Amino acid sequence: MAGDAREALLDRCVSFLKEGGFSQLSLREIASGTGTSHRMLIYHFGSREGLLTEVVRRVEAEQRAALAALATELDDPVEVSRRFWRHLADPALAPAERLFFEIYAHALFDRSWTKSFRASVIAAWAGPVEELFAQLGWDRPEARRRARLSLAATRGLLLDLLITGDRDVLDAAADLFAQLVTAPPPAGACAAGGVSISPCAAERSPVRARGVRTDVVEVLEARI
Amino acid sequence: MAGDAREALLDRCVSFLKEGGFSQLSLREIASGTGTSHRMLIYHFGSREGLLTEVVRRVEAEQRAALAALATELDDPVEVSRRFWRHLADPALAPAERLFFEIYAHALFDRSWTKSFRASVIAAWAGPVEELFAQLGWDRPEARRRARLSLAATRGLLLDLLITGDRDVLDAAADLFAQLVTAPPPAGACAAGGVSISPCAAERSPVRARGVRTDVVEVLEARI
DNA sequence: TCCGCTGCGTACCATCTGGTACATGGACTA
DNA sequence: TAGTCCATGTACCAGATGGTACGCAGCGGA
Repeated sequence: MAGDAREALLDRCVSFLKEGGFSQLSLREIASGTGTSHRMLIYHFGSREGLLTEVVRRVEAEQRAALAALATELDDPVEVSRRFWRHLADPALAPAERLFFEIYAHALFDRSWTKSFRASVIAAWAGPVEELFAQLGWDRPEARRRARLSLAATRGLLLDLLITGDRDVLDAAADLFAQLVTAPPPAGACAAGGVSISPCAAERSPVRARGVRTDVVEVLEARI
Repeated sequence: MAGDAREALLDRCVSFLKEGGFSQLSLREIASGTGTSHRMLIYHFGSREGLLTEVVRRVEAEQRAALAALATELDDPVEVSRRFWRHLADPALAPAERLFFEIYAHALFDRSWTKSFRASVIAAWAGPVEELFAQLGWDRPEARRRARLSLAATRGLLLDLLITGDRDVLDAAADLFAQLVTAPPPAGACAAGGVSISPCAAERSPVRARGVRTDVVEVLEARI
């Protein structure tokens, strides 16, 4: 099948790059690490940049898959958050996550081959997570800021875990965050002026209704 | 003075690398970007790796300086957190922060020249911030996890800000986090079993006592 | 005055870089 | 059977790479 070899080669490249990063690797090094010649990498991807572009696309796709998995079982929100952290903290995912952050670093400097990454790295997640918070009863602006905060905290914790390996403290920290970000506000907060920090007028108990769950899953899947 | 030229050159290198990163830059490119020759970089730093090692040390030093600044005015904890975020979100700091995260990415792959970075990137901050929470009345394990969470959330928010530039949402998110992580727990939480999530038996109002403030500043400065 | 040290320029090196030219072989199609 | 297309190997290229050899100017101290 046409393009079949290319896909297989890309697979091998991505898993090879997960091991040691790509920043300091030449085409030839990548080639020999994936059992091919630099000639073939150029043939299939046009240039080193072309290869990196495709690698980035792959990593993006993996992210979207993770996002889809997140949505499969919506239950108690604290539990969703915990399960997601437990998933991310799996050591088997560490190489992929390192690669993710390496790409992120290059994206910060606007490298052209990170364009699609820049476009999706926040946007693809913020929407669905915002939806989750909205379903919990927070109004839009509040759901939005909680979503962004959750995304940031999760990635920050992951960055810490990847470099220190302090699983216990970070599990505890992730747990605490899940509680904090989903907990109802202290009594009396509704009366306070300024920005709303709680879903005062809405129902606050864990969402279990079938209808709601389906809605959220649909929202998530529509983005994939 | 001996080594004077070297320091000046290192200064120029660091500020040059903040602009566009270093991953894809050769010695010669760095040299011409800092008005010298690649011969001089080798002369002063021994090798490309040697140069990067020194650059990393510089960035670490800047981090420690930022940490020291954080400690200067301890007041209402929410206010401290806000001020710190406002400081980090300053666009003038963005280049330095991009460089920080680029180094972080390389550190994830254990590059030898990131050794000192790996050792300090979490440790240098976790201790002092833990101290802050401890002064607020949380017990040690709780202070520790709150510190790690705060560090993670801050860095995650920064990563988001650097790539999206969505200042408003992220200011709001940072604000929310400051409230959440310092707020007293919902009534009745003390009775619940398991890990303590609140300073139940301790005083909870903002720390303003002169004695306490001095203690924390000392702890922070001892690390610099 | 001579010495040694810091700082720097020029020229050079073997090796590696991304990329190209060209030939070839197998598989499917007409 | 002839033609076409995907995939691949060998060989090559000009230029860049990190690093070295060597020389030299200035300057402070003996």
